Amino acid sequence: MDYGKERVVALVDMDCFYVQVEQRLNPELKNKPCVVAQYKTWKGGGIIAVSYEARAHGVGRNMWVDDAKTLCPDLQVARVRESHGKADLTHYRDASVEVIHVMSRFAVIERASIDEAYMDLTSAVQQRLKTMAGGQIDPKLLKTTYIQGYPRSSTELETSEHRSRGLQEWLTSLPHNSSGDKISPDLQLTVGALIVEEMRAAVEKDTSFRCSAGISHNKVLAKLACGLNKPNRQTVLPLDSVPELFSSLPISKIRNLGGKLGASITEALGVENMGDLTQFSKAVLEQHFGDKTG
DNA sequence: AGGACCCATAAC
DNA sequence: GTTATGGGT
Repeated sequence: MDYGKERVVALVDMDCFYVQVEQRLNPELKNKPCVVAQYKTWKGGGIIAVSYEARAHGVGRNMWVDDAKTLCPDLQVARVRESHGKADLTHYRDASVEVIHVMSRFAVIERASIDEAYMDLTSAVQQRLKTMAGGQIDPKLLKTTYIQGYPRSSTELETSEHRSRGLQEWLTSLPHNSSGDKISPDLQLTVGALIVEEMRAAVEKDTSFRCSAGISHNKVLAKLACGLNKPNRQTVLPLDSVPELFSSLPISKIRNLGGKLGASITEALGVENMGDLTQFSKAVLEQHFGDKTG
């Protein structure tokens, strides 16, 4: 009876947020390999955010600036403000509030961190569906949307052409929204994606900040989906595409399973990926890992 | 020489 | 209830 498909949930994640905040403040940093670092004294300071241009050179978080400069000699470095000898993130918190205010025009927001927010779009989707005649959706309204698992046939590498073909195939396979019928979960996700496209456009217009998003039926899947196409893109993860995605997905990629719990699962059950893990019953998982965790 | 901070859950 | 621990940004 469609258990697990009742809600439409999105996770929005700002792309290299601290970098974007510094780039808005100093436009010369835009479109350049750029990092935000704190504490200058030790090896040039620790990197806490990395632009995608810098990532292409192999620069990552938790690197020292001195090490990153050998990978990327023309790296631009913005510094976190310091007050009383400590890193002061007030600046980024204020920017976060700006973003939350824009997003709150579209749905109730659950702030998950300084640069991430979850939202339950279920009721917003229902409302939108009422105002939509026929239920046909123009792919031009989903310019930055990927449908995970589509197109179903091709295995070619990821291209923008590949994206739009997958979207086309998805949209044409959607059932029509005739009144009286139960609305399909897939259509609900698609309308959710429509709303998130609008929300992300508003965030960029009003704050200049870009972000990525995942749209699915729960928080874990939305978070997973968000990471599939970054930056500045959004991904719909339909439940039917989950088994294939899970079949080769390391357990550590799932939120909250990146640490000791994930390692204990691998050890206790002898499984490496999520596809294998889903073969175990809830009773078995509870027996191993306790009531709540199981 | 990762630290500061936030959140959820477990343990007491 | 408070504290401790783990996971994450």
